[in-house]
Amino acid sequence: MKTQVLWCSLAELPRKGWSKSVVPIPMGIEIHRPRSRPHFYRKMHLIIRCFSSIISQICRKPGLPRHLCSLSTLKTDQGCTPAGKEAFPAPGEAISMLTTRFAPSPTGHLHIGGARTALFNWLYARHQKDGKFILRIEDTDRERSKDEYTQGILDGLKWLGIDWDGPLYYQTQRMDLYREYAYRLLDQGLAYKCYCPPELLEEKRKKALQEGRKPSYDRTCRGCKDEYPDRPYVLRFKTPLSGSVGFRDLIRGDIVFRCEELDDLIIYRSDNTPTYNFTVVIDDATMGITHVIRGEDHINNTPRQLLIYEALGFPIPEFGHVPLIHGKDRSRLSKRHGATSLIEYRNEGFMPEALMNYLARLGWAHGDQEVFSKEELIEKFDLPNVGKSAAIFDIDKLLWLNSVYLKSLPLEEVARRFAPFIEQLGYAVPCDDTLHAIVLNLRGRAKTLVEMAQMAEFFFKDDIDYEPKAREKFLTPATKPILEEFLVRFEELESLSEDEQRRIIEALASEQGKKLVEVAQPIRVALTGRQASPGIFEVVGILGKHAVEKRMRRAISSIP
RNA sequence: GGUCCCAUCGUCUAGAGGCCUAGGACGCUGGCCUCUCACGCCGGAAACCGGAGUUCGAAUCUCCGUGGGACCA
Repeated sequence: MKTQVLWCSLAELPRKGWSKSVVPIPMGIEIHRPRSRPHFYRKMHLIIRCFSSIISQICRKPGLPRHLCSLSTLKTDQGCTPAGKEAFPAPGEAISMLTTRFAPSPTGHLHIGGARTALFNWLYARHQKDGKFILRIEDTDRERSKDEYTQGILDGLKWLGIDWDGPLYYQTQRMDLYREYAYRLLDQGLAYKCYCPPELLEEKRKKALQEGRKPSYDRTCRGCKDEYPDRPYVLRFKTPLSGSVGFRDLIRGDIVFRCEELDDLIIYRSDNTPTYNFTVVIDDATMGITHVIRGEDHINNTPRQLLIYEALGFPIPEFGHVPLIHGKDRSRLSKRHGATSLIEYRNEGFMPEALMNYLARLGWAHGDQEVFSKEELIEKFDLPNVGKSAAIFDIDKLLWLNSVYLKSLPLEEVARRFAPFIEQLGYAVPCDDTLHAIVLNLRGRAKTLVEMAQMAEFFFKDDIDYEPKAREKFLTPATKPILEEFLVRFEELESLSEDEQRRIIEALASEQGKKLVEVAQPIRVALTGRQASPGIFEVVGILGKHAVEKRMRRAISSIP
């Protein structure tokens, strides 16, 4: 069996020189009058899925227009007339059937690498007006898969702002399907039963390694014919012995592998479970995935999958392998690189908008633009502009972006998201007016909601703690008279307007022969306990007259 | 070890053979603003992995090194 290089895929048809409005339809298929344009698309999807095997054969043999049926032919020859002008794509318009997917395995939290892959798939699908984004849970590893992880992944995606189309798929619910296809390959002679015991294989592998040979399977059972009906067996895929497999990666260009490098991989285990490379193909093909966008760690899996697509007669999707995200040491991101799970970023007070923006910009660029709204990302995202080299996660830039969104999002929205972080510190959330005033004063200073909550803490209790250094410097016998004098005048104040406040503080300063800052700082420490805070006037305004007086008295009496 | 991928400031990146004295952003840094801290504004330092080749001309194309990463075990 000779394998040809598989360059062709359904989505690539227009590029192969075929008219964009031409769809390969097996002859003899009845197409009834479509009710509407979406109806027409659904029909085409259905046809393509049902007859994927025939279509892919057509795809593999260019120059066979007799099996193809243009839309105009459809009308006349297949008894299908358009319901109106809108029912069919305009001449030259490609039929869009773009479908992408994200297929996480629930063996851990959704980490930022996975989130970015999901994001790229999602953006790519949403960029196309009728593109679809499917979510599939790869839970075949029953030992390590947990429901709570699945829930975490779902929560994480929702929080980020990623939604998916259609039902949520679980691989464990599709086990029959894998079995069916695996045995179909066996029946067709494209797979075989391998009876080699694992211990023997392990031994051979070690030996090969010692002798400097490749540790691949030696194909002992490739020629066997049900010779040991009682023994357990696995199903192995018959990889072509020569030739090459290749594909055109949407991000990296042509990638070709020689078949000799690939061994006969196991597609179905003796315990009745399918293997990874097999299930992905079955799933992606039967779900109608047209664009497989995944991490570059899957590049080496692609040729094996390509061969399975071919063997099963499935149309081949487009592939795009995005670079991985690395930790500071340039190795693959893992637990030891600190916060890697999405949920942690939520808990740390990051805005989903900021994270989405950051993740999109990590490995992708649109000229010099740094800040993108969700809509802009959908509009501008494309695969060719995704870089090829691995990126390092830079928390500083994320922090900066987060502060950008903290400042630019509507005040009410920031306040609403901020409230839980106040409660988390054990304080009651103040009324809206106060909350908004606090956020307004702090959003320019804090980089996260957590930091904002810490900065805001002094607003919520009158018996504040004084920072030791602040106290040492500004709550001293020398500053005591200033504070006392300020309190006296403050109590006489009728309004808390900035002008009024400024008037008494400036008067105080000039009378005492001090600079403004020398008066302001002791007051600041008395009111906030800290050397750094929002402007004095704002603080006073938010705290209110009563609280200010209370805090001033407390500060004064704390000075010996 | 085999196969595959990758390589521009510390980091994310722009760059499609002359627009490059290599641009932007984060971070770092000097200053301005200022009641402190931030924000904001203005400035600065900072990179084409190395070597051959193609070309009148290479960050850009080719090859060889080197380095990093991934997959298979």
